[in-house]
Amino acid sequence: MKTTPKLRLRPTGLTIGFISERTGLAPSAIRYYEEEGIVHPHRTDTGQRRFERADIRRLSFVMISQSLGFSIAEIRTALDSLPANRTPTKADWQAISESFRQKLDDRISQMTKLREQLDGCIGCGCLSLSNCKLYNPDDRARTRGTGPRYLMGDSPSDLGQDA
Amino acid sequence: MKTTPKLRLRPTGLTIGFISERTGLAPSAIRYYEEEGIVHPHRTDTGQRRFERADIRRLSFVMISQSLGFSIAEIRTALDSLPANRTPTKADWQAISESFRQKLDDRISQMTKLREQLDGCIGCGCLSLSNCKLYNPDDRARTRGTGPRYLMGDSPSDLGQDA
DNA sequence: CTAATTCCTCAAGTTAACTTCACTACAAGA
DNA sequence: TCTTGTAGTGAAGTTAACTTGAGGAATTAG
Repeated sequence: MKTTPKLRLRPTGLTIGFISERTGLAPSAIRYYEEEGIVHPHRTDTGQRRFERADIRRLSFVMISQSLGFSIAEIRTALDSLPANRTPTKADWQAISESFRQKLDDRISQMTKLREQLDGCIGCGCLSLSNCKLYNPDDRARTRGTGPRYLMGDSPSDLGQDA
Repeated sequence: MKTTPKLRLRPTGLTIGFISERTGLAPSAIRYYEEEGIVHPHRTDTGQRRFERADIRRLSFVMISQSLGFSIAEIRTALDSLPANRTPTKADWQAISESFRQKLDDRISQMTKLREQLDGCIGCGCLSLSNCKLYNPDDRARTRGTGPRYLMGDSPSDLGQDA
């Protein structure tokens, strides 16, 4: 507490290098996140970025969320719910956490459902699309009106025997 | 059973257009899958692709697997375990299914674990990387020896108060 | 036999999430 | 002050999984 440990932490704010060390993110990634609106560092009069301590938390949240499978867009949306005028409190973060937890629950149960049908559906004949529960009903069902599609092969009455 | 319903199904094999209709995949996607070694149609003397009925099943498997989050590379690897000399049997498919089911189980339990720690870790101070269980320990832990990283912000004794 | 389809190939474009590069500009310290 | 070391910018490259487009050949319908 004499003069200062490293200027990079001092009056103006935290440098990108410091943030990079603390989060493990490459400076290029951090700049990218700024472009994506995930962090909003201010600039010195000479144009260098200066971050706040709270940005470390933001960026850590990004890393964690990504490892949970969320996209940058989703993460930005979540972060946008944090207050802009004051440093987010524990309660602010918990609200985000709760929302993500909900989404995760949904994904997990969705995956679980699909997994449970995997055996039966792949193992069996699984002839018609409309019967195949594994075929995601939302994604691409009835994309065209070309007639019935048969997932997993062989329609019942197409050509008698297999080719 | 007179002359033929559609030439595209007849002697030489199934055309890409037919496969496209049946699976819902764009021809461009099917060609891409060929490049990626997921299907191996033979060619007519004039160079057109001819598929087998079993390819519909292969491609359906690809679609299902993708919706479960598997990459083309993983899917190709799985499909490579199918016999090349004969049409895969139900048992062949079940073996693949079993292996994918296992991987899914792993992913689900991993996600579940992370989700359970989400609340606590984001909500709390979660100061040091080494204490933060949410921070994927395999991915990027100790990338540099630059000293301890602090996830989710503020290290205990860095600068007294918040910036 | 024509005309309309369908198919082929190859190159380039697309989105996400970044990295790498080339150059320039500031900042920190001996 | 002079020299590193960091920063900054903008453009282009990277991987995955495809799509789009250009230009040409086969097939199928009438």
